[in-house]
Amino acid sequence: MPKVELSKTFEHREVDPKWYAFWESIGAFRADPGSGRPPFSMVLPPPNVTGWLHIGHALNQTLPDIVARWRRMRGDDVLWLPGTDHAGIATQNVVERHLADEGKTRHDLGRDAFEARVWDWARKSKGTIIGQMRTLGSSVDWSRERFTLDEDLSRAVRKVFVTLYDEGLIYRGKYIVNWCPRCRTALSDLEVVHKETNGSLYYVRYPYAEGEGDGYVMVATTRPETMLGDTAVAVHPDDERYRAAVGRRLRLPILGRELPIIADAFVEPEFGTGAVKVTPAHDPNDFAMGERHDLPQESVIDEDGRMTEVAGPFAGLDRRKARAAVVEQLERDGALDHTEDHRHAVGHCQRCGTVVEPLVSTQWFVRIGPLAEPAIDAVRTGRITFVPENWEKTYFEWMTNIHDWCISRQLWWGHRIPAWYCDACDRTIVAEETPARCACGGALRQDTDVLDTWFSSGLWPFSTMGWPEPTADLERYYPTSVMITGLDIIFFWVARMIMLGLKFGQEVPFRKVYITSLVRDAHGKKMSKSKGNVVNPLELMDEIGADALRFTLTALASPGMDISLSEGRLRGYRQFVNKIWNASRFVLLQIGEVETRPEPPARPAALAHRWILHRVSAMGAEVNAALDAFRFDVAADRLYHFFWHEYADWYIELVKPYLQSDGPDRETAVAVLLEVHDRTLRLLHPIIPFVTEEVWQQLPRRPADGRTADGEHQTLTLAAFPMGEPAWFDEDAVAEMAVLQEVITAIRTVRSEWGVAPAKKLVAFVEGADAATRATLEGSRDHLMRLAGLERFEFEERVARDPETAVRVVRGLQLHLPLAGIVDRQAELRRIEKELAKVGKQQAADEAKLGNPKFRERAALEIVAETEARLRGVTEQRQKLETLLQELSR
RNA sequence: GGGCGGUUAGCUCAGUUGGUUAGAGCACCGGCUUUACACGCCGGGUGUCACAGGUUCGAGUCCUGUACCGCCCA
Repeated sequence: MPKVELSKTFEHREVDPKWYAFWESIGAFRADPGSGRPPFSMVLPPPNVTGWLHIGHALNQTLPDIVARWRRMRGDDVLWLPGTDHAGIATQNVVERHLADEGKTRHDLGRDAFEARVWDWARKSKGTIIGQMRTLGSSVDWSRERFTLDEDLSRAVRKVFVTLYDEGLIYRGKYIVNWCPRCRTALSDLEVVHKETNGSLYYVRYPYAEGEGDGYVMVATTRPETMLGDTAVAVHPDDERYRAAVGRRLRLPILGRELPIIADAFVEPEFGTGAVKVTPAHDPNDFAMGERHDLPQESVIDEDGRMTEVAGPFAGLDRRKARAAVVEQLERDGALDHTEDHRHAVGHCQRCGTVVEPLVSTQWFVRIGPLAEPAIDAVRTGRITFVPENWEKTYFEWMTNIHDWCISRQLWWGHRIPAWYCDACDRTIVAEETPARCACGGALRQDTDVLDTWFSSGLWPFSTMGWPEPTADLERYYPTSVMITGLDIIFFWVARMIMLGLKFGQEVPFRKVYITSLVRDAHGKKMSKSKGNVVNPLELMDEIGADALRFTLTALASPGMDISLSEGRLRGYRQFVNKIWNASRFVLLQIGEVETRPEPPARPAALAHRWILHRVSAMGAEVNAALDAFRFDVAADRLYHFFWHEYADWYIELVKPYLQSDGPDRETAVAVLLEVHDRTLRLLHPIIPFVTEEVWQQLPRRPADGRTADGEHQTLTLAAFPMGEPAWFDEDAVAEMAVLQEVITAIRTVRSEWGVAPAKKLVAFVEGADAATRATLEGSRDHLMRLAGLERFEFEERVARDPETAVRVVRGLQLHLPLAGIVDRQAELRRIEKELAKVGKQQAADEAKLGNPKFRERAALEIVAETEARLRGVTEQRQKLETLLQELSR
């Protein structure tokens, strides 16, 4: 008798939290460097402390959790290291938005008070995230949790900065950068998102400066307001139209400044008029051109997006208003020729959506070339492999076209740049520790900027393990075994980890990168707050349980494909979890007083036992292979099918009579049932840890199963993961079982088609069974009769043809089911004809194939043999159906 | 503009290296209180594998092109 009342449905709300707390309390997830077991390590992509985890995080934690739990059960010493990322600009923006609700800006608070406020937010957010991870079941080692702003991680950041600076790989300079006027900070190229936007192309006449009124050059521009900062007009050197113009001078409309006409191969002759204005201070391409031609830079837009004094009459105007004003003025002056509609990509701030303004400012950069080269090499030589493989191409593409990385941000939240400036002697000091004063004795002030968040995230795989100290963790767990993360941060994060890992960790940061896909809504649409289709994982888990969500995400995670979170799938897999629960209830209710899980007999006699032992063993091999290949979806799919449609639908039904009997049959049945159930729970546990642990804890176990190191507790989380069991290999059982299943199904189909009441017992006569088939069916006679609802089951040499009998041909044997008063002979005949047509089609196809000499010549031997065998079967089937049809039609 | 991916049942998706009659979940139809489960059981199969060519004995699978959808980069 079970000790507890078992409800008919799995109550995840009560069960799930209990087991997570248990696992934590017994240290089940703690890495154990002294264990002597092979190490297996991963670091969790640290979620931002901007708020809470979304459904994409649920996927990005479920998959590594499956790996972690699987490797742990395989006996590895697993380190899965969790933590969070301070996410400089993103978090600062979130807090600023909250301040805005109070009618304040960060400047009202001042830097220190603002930072304190962000810390409060970060702490709250971290708490939320950790709670979500526990709900999801992520088996991370909380004792090693890290935050990118932790003191030791910050030390690593300073060390890396200083080292790169000393080696000349970090420099400070005045360059054009992407500037967000709302965030008032520089951004890296990656933080700018390009959006197709409807704009206009303005055609403006720039008159020649020499010789009054003797013509003009027409330039086309999408940003007329920046013309105020023009310092040249450029044409392509091979452009015949302008050959004579190169070297002459133009007069800039409105401001009247003189501009040279230069020739530069960068200009596209096909664009606009083939002549473009050059604004080095407000366009990255023009900036480069300006460098090549030594052009002056005229900054006409400031850091707030307003026109500067240089813009003359437009000074102080917002850049949007300035555009309209400039266009108006050009029209008045007759300088605007015409405008055209024009669609083009406009850069927006990734975090706040503001149109990015390229402008010239003094920033810190990482010279990326020397870091990129070894990082490209690491992937090229296979020291790091991508799964799916084709992401390598994307990686190479970006890495070979990479630009220097702007790492300074004009934010208050993040790692302060470890550079100090001396006002007295103009010296710059870069150091890990805060210097007291300058060598010249002058006072120092630290750079007010902070570092790009990804600069610290890039160190995550080793900074979290204590680098630069030579810690035991670093020694043992770096490089990590695999990195599982989303495709959206391949460049932001994965690439930078590889570069910095190679540089400072002396080794690749991970050996494999599994790229997860995007989770979309039920109709394949990207989730977004504005669309209102965002799925909150906590709400979803409250509704259907963490296991159901995990199983759904896993089953849908086919490599390289986005996941549409379909409601039907979610519901279906919740029902699967419930099915596991109920099958387990059945086992618990049937086994009686068993303290220890017994050993099943080596070779049980009954077909059902032989078959299920073979199948569960095969599942072990299959699931291991699938997980090894990161085919989480395959593992989930196979387990689903096995559990429901083999184990529950057939084995449990077959085993019921044994369980109701007494003596050795029952003993064997209990032993096999428990063994198979136990193994199946183990196989399922990495994907659905909660329901499996709940059930496993109630089942009888062996003393050594899943023991904690201190021997105090047993947990499925630490139980050995099943592999294939060669001793249980039994292909005969599979073949015999297939015969049994087909015969039973055929009889059930007849019953269903003729509407035979479930309680009504039928008689079945079998004609034409060969010896082997007969032996199989004879051996399972009781099962057959019970599951097909028969009162008699007889083998006959020849069964009398009776018009009121339903007949089916299965596996070369005829099944006769007398159904006097029920069956309609004509309908039966039509059915046989239909089947005959189908079989005939197959027969014709196979005959055509085998009749083709080229097929025999070129197809693989086993394919030919297979086809021949199939043709024999189909031909036999057809003959039998034909004979039957004739006999019945008489 | 360059690159990548997709198009298979009403919906969401599998389909490994080409080789039976293309599968699963959900939905659907018919029948069931068979005491583990109605979140269930039994039975049913829904298709011009986007389109057009090609390679091959054989193509959902490989090649070329077209259309549409999506993503990334510029």
